[in-house]
Amino acid sequence: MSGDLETLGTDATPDQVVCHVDMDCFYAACERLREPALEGQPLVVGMGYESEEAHGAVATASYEAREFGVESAMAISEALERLPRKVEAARDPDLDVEAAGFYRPVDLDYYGEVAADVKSILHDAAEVVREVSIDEAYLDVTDRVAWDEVEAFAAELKERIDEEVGVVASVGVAPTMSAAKIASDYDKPDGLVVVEPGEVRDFLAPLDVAEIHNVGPVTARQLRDMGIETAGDLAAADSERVRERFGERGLEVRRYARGEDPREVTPVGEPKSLSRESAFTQATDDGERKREKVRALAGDVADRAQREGALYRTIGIKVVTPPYDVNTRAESLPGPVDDPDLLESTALDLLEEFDDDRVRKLGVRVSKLDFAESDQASLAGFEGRSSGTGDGATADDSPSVASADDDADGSDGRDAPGGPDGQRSLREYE
DNA sequence: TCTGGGGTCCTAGGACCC
DNA sequence: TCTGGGGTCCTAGGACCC
Repeated sequence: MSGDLETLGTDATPDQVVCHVDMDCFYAACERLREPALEGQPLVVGMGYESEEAHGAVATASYEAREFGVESAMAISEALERLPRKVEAARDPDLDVEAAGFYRPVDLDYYGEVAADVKSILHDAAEVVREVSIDEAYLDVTDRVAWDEVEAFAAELKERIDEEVGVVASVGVAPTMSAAKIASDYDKPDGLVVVEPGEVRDFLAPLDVAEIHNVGPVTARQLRDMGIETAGDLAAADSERVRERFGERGLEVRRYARGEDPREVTPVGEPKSLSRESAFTQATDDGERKREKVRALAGDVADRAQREGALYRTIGIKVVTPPYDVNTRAESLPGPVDDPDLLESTALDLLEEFDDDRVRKLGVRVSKLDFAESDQASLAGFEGRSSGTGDGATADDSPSVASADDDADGSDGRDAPGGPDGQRSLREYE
């Protein structure tokens, strides 16, 4: 089953110059952009956080805040123990104002505006940009710059971002995506690390396995149990042994550890699912509150689907019960729809199973998305309530070619980086 | 004192079909 | 009625990433 599709290149690892650009403490950097007094101060940006409150989790901690032991994903309540708020420290004679910091709630809309400025610089610098998240992107600069010039190129890119936007990026350059990512992280903050083609494996060898892309806490622990501690150990490990224990995914990370990575930088396609979730401040078993939240979430998801022109065929919910059990339920429809009422009623039906449970968090998701052809999107948006969507199946089934050829690069057809609308991803089939 | 929110991909088992 | 095999779709959960 493996190794089917005829790979275009002969080699499993294509010949690329990949830049990975990663903003340093991006949310905190954005907050400092509009509130310069925060510069140099310990700063925590919290999700689900509101001023004066203690719930939520740390989205980003500035390096100054990290000195106090505040880490990403930590509960705000715990962060506050390590780093009290400045205002409170000023009031409380028992606290040291010097050992206190600032807390701000996440404001994604604003960060998105800043990110857009950064992204436009990136698109200016490379033909192909893969935007992985709000603060991170891969650039394929193979056709723009040779290895002996790439360091200067990256330095200039960093400088542009700093001067034109006012935030700091770390950049890693390597012949593969996975190595470039590790390189950008290697000398953070304000890092610039170039790993040339012949050096990848030696560069990776001493690193902890946990630094390899797709090795999380669980896999890292299991690898250590096997005596595999570094990327070098994993690179040298018997592939059969790795496959038996971890399956295909294990082989993939083993290849990364060896500096082998067949992925080419491509723009991200359409989303596969859309979801919204929200936590209660405190777990609740109040049925009406649960239903109310699900209705609100369903409404948000429906709005977003309409805005993005997505029809959905599967509707699901997520119910997190104490201590932290994640339950998901989903139901597929005969055909793709854009129907907010159906979305809401289906989500509420699925919720019934959890009527008696205490719930700490709820989510609503749509998947099996179908992006209507261009103008259809807005048309569908107007249909809204009318039951509509009579025909179910039909159009699908047909292999619909589409992917014809992934060569993409071969011909640099799609230049024009300017257009904000270049969404037309050829690859609608996974 | 109970961890946010938004995603992707993989696996496993069951239903169903031929 | 039983045996054998192949395939698809669906749901649920898990690991991982930012």
